[in-house]
Amino acid sequence: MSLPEGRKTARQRLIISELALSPTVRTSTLAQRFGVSIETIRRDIEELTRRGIVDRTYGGASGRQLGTQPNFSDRDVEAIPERDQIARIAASLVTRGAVVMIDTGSTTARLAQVLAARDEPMTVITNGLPIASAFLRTDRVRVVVCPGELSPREQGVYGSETCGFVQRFYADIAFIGASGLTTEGPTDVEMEACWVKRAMLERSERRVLLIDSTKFGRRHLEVVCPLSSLSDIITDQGPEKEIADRLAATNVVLHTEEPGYGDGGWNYKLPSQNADLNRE
Amino acid sequence: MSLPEGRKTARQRLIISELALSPTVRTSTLAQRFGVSIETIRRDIEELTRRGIVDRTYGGASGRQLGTQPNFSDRDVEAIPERDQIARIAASLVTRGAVVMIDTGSTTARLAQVLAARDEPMTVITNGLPIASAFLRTDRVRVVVCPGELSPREQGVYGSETCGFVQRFYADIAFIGASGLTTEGPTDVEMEACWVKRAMLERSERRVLLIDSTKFGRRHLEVVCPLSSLSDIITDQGPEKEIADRLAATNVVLHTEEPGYGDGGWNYKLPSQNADLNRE
DNA sequence: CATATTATGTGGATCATACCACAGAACTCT
DNA sequence: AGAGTTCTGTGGTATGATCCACATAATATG
Repeated sequence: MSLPEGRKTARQRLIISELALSPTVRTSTLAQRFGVSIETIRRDIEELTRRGIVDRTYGGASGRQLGTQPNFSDRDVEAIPERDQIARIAASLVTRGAVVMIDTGSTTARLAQVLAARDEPMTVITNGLPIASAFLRTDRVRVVVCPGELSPREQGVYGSETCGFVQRFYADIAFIGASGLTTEGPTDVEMEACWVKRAMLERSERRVLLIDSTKFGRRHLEVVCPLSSLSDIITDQGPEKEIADRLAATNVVLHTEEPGYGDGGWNYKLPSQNADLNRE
Repeated sequence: MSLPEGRKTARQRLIISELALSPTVRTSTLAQRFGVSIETIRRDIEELTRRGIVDRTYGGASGRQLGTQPNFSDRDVEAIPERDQIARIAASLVTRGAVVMIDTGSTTARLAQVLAARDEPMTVITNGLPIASAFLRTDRVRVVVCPGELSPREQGVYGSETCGFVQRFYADIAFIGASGLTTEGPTDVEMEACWVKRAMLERSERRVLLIDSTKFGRRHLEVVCPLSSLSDIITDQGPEKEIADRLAATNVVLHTEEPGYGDGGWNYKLPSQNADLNRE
């Protein structure tokens, strides 16, 4: 053996390259192909998963989600399952053919992915580059991009151009994000971004805030709007009593449950809030 | 609300949208989330697999070939070295602090990469998502995004919104792409895209066409503008005599080598503007 | 060379999923 | 409303996968 490369390393390399071709691989198949025991492959996959290179699945492994841009680098990866749940709930509020405004942000970007996968007729008005990009593969979705100055931090545009543009439209539903939520309302760090959010809220019938529970109680530079300006808040778990009370007093609907199927009709409530140790 | 959508259809739609978020899903997880039996989910997945929408895996399903973007990425990989050379030449025309309009397209996207790597003070006005995204990691570049309707094919926006917006500005230099070049001028397949290009040309001091040599002679739906409306054409190798003569007659500068001009294709000396940083 | 370290294989208990057939439920259509 | 079709759940069994502990092989290390 003149190979300077250990058999283990070579095997793992092959596993990775196999995943470049097919979205998933099976432990048993690999074991047979490499002529090693299943247990060995399992340990390989376990190691690669620990190193974050592949994702482990039940019978094998899958390539790591490269579908989305590795943007929002800092905190975007933090609460993925929670954000996905929020995105699913949010998507269930969107009816066929609706006009939807979507603020830029990492959570709203997940929503865009879900909506894009549905590829139903609808119109999306957005100031977020990742949101617009998510719809590049769709046929039936009409996407209107707002003008403005690009903010690398927000990965979207803002400014008076943006606000003025948004105000020319009227939407059925608006989805905004925020970096904090207090009893006064959603808060954000970026003044200009707040103005865009406000413009979207003003011009939409239904006004939905997407926010994960890690942001409860955080107060930032500026309050976007009073709680009463919202019609819905979607989050992964209920906020503390103080905020919840305030919401109840102002007719804001709080969504924390996964959507059942069918938006208008029956919401299937799940027996348990699933806790989902989903290793994928 | 009263959509004639069966539970089964709704469920399958949710499965698909779930696969937009995560590369794989598990039968058991879905069954629990939807409150149906595992067997039902298995039948859903089986059907979706038969229809070619998802791939069945051992414990569930995985998304089908989500690796590549359909339209633009295919073309984007085609003539990479040529496009990079074009992009480097183009970048050398951009002076510090300039106001630059950049049309959407795969070649102009490479230009954006080069400019973004330089990260010098300048203002970019663009209708292309990949162009805007390229500047997300820069500090000193001010990026203005045009409004308009998103075209998946062009990966950018167009429409009267876009044109009207562009016409409000005045730039030092504009870079446009095209899908063909004839003696009449650059041609393109997309009517709306042509209008945006024209608007950019009208509002810029210097008007530069980026086009690789594979597109010479191709005539498409519409002529963007006469050759004489351009001030520069940047390409990888000189066009046939007919076009070259026409260019010479109309004062259009043809760039095929890095400024400084050499022959033999080897001297890629970079100008003072130092495009050396272009590869990260 | 002996010894530590790392890699790999084996067997069995446990759990998850696949598969099949049938029955009841829900829906469709006249 | 009734008959036919489609959809869904249940139970049982077979198969495959996980996990664990330990043994053995391969490789490094002094």
